[in-house]
Amino acid sequence: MRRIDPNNFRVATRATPRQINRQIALSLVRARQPISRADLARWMNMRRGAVSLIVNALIEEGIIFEGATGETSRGRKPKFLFVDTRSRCAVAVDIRPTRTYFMVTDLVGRPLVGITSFPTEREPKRFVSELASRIQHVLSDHEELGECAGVGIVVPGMVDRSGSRVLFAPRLGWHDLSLLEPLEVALGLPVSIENSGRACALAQLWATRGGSATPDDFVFVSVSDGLGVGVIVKGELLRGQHNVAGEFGHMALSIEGPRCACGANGCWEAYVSNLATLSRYFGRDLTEEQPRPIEAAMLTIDDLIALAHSGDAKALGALQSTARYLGLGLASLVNAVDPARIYIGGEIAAAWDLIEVIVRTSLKERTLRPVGRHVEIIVVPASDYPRLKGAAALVAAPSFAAPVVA
Amino acid sequence: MRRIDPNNFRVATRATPRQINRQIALSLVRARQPISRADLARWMNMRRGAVSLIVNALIEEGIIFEGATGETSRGRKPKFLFVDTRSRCAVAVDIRPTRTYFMVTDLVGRPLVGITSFPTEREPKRFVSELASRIQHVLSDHEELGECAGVGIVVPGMVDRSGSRVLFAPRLGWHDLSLLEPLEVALGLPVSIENSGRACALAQLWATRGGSATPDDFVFVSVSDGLGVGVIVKGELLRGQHNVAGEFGHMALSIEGPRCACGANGCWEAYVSNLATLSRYFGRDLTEEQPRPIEAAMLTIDDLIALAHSGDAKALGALQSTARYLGLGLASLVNAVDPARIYIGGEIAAAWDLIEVIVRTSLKERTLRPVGRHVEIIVVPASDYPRLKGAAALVAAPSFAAPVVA
DNA sequence: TAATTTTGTCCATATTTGGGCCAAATGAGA
DNA sequence: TCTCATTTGGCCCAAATATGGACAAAATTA
Repeated sequence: MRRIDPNNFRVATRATPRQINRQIALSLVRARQPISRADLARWMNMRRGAVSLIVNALIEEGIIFEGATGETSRGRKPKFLFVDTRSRCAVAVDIRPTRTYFMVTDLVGRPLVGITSFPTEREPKRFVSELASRIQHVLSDHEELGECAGVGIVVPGMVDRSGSRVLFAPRLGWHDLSLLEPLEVALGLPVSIENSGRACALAQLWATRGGSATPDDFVFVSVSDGLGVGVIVKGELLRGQHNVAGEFGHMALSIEGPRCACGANGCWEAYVSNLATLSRYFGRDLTEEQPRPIEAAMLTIDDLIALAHSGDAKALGALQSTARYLGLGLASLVNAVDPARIYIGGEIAAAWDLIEVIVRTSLKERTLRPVGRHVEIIVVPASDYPRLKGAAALVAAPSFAAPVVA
Repeated sequence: MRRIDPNNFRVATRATPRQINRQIALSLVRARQPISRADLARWMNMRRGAVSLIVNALIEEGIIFEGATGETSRGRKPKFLFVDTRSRCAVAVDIRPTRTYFMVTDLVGRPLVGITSFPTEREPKRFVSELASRIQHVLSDHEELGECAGVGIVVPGMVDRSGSRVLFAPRLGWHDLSLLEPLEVALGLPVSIENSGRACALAQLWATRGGSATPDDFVFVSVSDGLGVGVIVKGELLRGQHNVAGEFGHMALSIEGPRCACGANGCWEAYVSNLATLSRYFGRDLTEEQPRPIEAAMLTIDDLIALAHSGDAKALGALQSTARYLGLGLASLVNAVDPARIYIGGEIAAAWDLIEVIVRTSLKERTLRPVGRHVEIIVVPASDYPRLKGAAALVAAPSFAAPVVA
């Protein structure tokens, strides 16, 4: 039950039904490939003739293609349809405080060449030229991948509404930095930029698994240097007025709590970020130390998790405290957006076996009855590289998105 | 950029453009009435012919009607179009812990007869029969109001996804109560039920003011016995998986804070509800006392606000503490959903002159830079009866809502 | 009185879906 | 081996809708 904005609407034209059904057919081919025209028609409750018209137009445009012949028990064999992943590719880039990772994927987000990385150069101009040159090298080294449809970039910070400027990326020291335009000029390719936590949510939204369908309402919580949260509402990323919605990391857990990098006190992030966990391990507030605390350089969160796995009680205790605060914060999040599922990513995913019970217990402790206590929690391991998949989704997803009407 | 759910989509038919444009035209007539066919065509960027077809169909259906002739500087005078508010009405009901209020409105939410109220009977069967009988009396007493299109009801509690059951209304003592079906049977009219805080948001969303347009992303915070929050995202109420999204009242402000009625500690609601303010005034936790604390029976929040206005330092101090916590909680809310505007309702609206500065200061204190610090705050006085208007919107809004496509 | 402007209606046209029909391909059964 | 049923995919026509232009009616202005 959406209100039509009297100042911002789109009237339907004769071409609108075709646009709508075209996107539905394309989405179905994407989700259920390989699929025949006849099957598509059955899924869509349309005549085969109408579907054929759409499909042939999509083939004409090079969006999908006809592949192998399928099998049926009787009758003429179907010609299978696929989303075209041969002639086009996308570049996914994950900018992190210390290193920048990138890979080339096809248009449904499957990696085509392995992940490459290089140290993140913080000086914007030099960073842009280095990234552009590396991308161009990979693309020219692999001309068999076909034309590059675009570059998707995720950053640990806020991005403005147009997606062209990085408003604030504290760990990179970037303030109101125009990143899109110089990169597009340097690369000659369309570029999309998004916050990394939200991109993780996008990666899950657009993931094409076989059986289990992704729900339309879920959240992704990425526990890492910071705390990134992406909220999906009705199959769409929650953006808000300035494209900064979803910053649950800076929701209060205790207004008198420890100081957070954002300047406020007791943000959720200040309790559960990797640095918070390490601080707890060392019994000292590492966030105060600039630019980087010595301990964090010597012992990473991955090391701490390994220690906990090998029986180190202090490391386990630090993680369990984090788990408790993670669960308590998740409860506020669940009360606020009532998601069908919670994805948890970041380095802490590797410690899930150690913290799951605590997270679930403290989540239930604060979750409103009578619902919301059975939220599904899915852990996304780092080996799934959710941020890079999110970056890839930035490029590929728009062509599969629903048209805007009314 | 919405994903099309491969398991739940709607294909467009030949009739789809007409459905879409019909709803747009209807929304425009609603928002800009009185308006002529030619003006409508200009707003919609369509030919007058096509608009005439739609308009005449709407007139045929009795949804809109042709009223007075308008004025132009030259040329033929237009026939103005209006949403039909003569032949149909709606009943809006606001169930509160102590009293239940109701009124009859037209289909754009304007009151037609004054507000009536009666003590809320907590025994469900008796409540249903009393409410039904009172509604039937009013409708039969005012047959000139025309046919009743439905009854909208708001309750201080959670409602299930189908809108038929009250899952939990603590202050009424209602648990998993089927309310819709018995009322529809007793009344012979369609009934809609919604949480009151969210209904307040709906009331603002569907309000038809002259000039100032309501944004598509905003929140309504109703500070009353409890703390009701309604979140509007892209012109639509945030509902979540179980229809309980938006319970920011039970987001933590301090996990070690005072006990909340929900069982958890330090919920925002426990800091800013009317009872919390009164507790602060009396220097004693009134929430613990059951069924009702003596002080709250003797001094209402309205009395406290009057005292503060007349210079009572203790009352003012209690309100100012509430203001501070209200602002701090709003900051979490702003960080989470990045709204364009915040509406604040409830009894505390009457004290806005005393608390505005503190609310704004503490809101800024925790709001992430660089955006979100200029959120517009609009206070909705009780005299606007936002809950009743929300109840009316439950009946009227569906016929103006955008069609679901793709 | 004539010209101009504005509103609302009407008609032919292009686009798109839906239904029906047909050819091709393939396996099952006589 | 031949026939028939089944399935896929393509083609044509009818129905529905927006588009574009023409036109009458109504009112003001020169």
